[in-house]
Amino acid sequence: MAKNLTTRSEDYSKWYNELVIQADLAENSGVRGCMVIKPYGYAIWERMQAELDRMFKETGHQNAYFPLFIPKSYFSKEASHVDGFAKECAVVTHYRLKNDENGNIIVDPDAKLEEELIVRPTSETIIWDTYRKWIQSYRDLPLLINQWANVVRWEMRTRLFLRTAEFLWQEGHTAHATKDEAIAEAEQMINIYAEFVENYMAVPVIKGLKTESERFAGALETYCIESLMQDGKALQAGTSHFLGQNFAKAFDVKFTDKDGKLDYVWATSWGVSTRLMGALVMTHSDDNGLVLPPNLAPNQVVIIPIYRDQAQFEAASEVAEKLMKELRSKGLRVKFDNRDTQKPGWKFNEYELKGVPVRIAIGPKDIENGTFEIARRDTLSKELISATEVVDHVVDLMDTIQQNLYDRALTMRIENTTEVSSYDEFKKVLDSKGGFILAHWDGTAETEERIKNETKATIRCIPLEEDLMSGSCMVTGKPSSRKVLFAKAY
RNA sequence: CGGGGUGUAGCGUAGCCCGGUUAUCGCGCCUGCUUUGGGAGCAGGAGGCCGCAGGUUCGAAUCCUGCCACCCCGACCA
Repeated sequence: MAKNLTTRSEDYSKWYNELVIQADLAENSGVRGCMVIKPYGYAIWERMQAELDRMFKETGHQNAYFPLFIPKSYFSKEASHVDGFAKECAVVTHYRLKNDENGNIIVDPDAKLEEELIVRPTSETIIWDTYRKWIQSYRDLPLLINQWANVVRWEMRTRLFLRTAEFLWQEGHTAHATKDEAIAEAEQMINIYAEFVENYMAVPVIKGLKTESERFAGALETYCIESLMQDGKALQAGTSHFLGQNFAKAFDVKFTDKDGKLDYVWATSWGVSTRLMGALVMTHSDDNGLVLPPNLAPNQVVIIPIYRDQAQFEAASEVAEKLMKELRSKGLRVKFDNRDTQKPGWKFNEYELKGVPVRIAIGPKDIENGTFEIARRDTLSKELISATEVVDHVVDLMDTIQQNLYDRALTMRIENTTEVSSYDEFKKVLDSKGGFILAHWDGTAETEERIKNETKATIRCIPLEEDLMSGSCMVTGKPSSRKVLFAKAY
């Protein structure tokens, strides 16, 4: 238990790892940089999938699946993409094992592939190679497809949830007849991500554009949502890319428009990953464990019976079953933990660790008095509620807790966002307080690089909703039209 | 790939410098009784190729060599 570590301590990474393990979300698998997502962690991921998938389908997208292996040659078709992605990849070179003279299993040297296969780090290339066959006419557009999949990036340094060698994600890949329509799609998807992260995860985000150097390899524009963790470091929660005609040209995807003219299609891609789990942990958790927002929690309510003997157990169970039924009829996800193998105090701690928003205890006293003990995970407060009001009260609590978590995180972000006017001030804030820093920047990659090298802070984004206010770059003094958002990032 | 560190029971660890009875302690696990409104108490029990392979020695968890794995700090990144 991480009780002696604070959420702002320098030992945050230890706190985070311990918390993840204690809360039973995931663990290191022993396979380099890969994680095992445990059942409780996966249940949260499934909640994320369910809500995102619904939002994608409501905006006209369909799911499909493309191969895990991508021929190496596909990568060389899009020049800037190869620079960004052809480096840190797992490569399949052989297709057979055999026994050597000592009985050891070895790779059969005779089974060498003529062309190596890359384990997808992202699927743009194989998907666009497929789209060429699917698109001939404007009538085939727009093509709005999403894939739920795993991808592999051979990262040098890995970190549970935030940067694993293999991770789960969804990647949307769309094709459009016009540039404007593709840009609108990219913007729509970043808005959907923001809506999901804010309304379901209760994590406030800042929408913005990436600078050219931080942009996705092959994209003309990258939209992103950035969030601030409790330790003052930023985390990129999702990205949506306007890819222009780069991939269409690389993979020769042309269509005939209404006027009979041949043109390349316009593309977008967008994705969020199991990294969102990390954002969830690092935004809301406290030293008692995970704190889950009701809209996302696999179990929103847990009911715990308290009893001395079989008769009391049966009495508590009867009341609990009835309450569970009523709460479920209101659409809540409720669990009745009637295990006899753990004591109530043990269960209280267990569900606190797992972040269940509301806990209801039912014991002999409650049955006698017609009350329930209702405990909130976000505030750790407890109150007695009468049986006649309990259902409405718990239903209301869902919204109350959801809102409270969001407000708390937003307040934290506002308090840890600083506007600075000089580079000295910038460095001072970065060292003492951390968090987001808004400052003027001259728009050049050189200055951006210099700031990164000198302070380790990067431009997280050029905020979309920031007021335009001209000034001069804090480093070079050259003119700047707006402030941009800096932070040290995960 | 550079720099640092660690491998001892399911988990966390002591012992290693300075070699010597049956490898320490805590959590967890199993059995029994008492307990149950905030991680219970007592008693008993099971569980170890001390990362792997060589070497030195009468004797190695401990010393030497090589290898492997993992963690942390850099470069890379959702």
